[in-house]
Amino acid sequence: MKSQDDILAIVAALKSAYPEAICSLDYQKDYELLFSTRLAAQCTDERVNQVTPTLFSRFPTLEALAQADVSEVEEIIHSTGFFRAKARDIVAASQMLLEVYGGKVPSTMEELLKLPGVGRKTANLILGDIFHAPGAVVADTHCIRISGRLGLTDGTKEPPKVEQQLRAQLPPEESNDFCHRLVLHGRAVCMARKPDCANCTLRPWCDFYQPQD
DNA sequence: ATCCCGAGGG
DNA sequence: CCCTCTGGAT
Repeated sequence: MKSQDDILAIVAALKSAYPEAICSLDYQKDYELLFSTRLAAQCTDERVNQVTPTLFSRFPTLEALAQADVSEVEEIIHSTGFFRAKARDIVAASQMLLEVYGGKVPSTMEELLKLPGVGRKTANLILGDIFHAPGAVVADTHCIRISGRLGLTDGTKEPPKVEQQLRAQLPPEESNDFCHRLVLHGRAVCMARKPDCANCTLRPWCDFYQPQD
């Protein structure tokens, strides 16, 4: 594992390389981030952003989404993949948000996980970006891969373990932005197939760095 | 063939 | 732990 100094150095290097820790999903309302994140399962954010303007203008309110014809939602979101489950979840979650939570996105992990189609990744993103909860760790595919390569985790790919191990090391007020920056770094430099180690600002602390790449 | 800011079920 | 759900890009 890393020393606390290494952790802080990695946090600082990422902050310097990616000054704004932004979510690349486009959204206006809280529930739009929730559903955009559901759509982002095994799909690029870029493609999600191509369908959500159509989805959220065709069904501009939570009430409209709750009453939407699932097959029409399926058509709109088809290109994001897993479209049957995603469409079913979006309509069902809209109904639950209205009926159980008064139309407001809940602010606790426990309640978020009760919503259909909301798992730990989506819940943590909401907690971090909407409610600014300290200690939120979004263990998505980029976070899991890069944390493993760096040696911040023991190599597990199980999201709850990655969450736990990162949360134990990161300053709580930094964890959410840190995860956003890992995503940006995962796209630009530390790609899954062919990581660009030569141009990586994190290589002084990375267990994975191999000069021949 | 592998990957993309996953979730749910066995 | 495993598997399935699905389309698009590389």
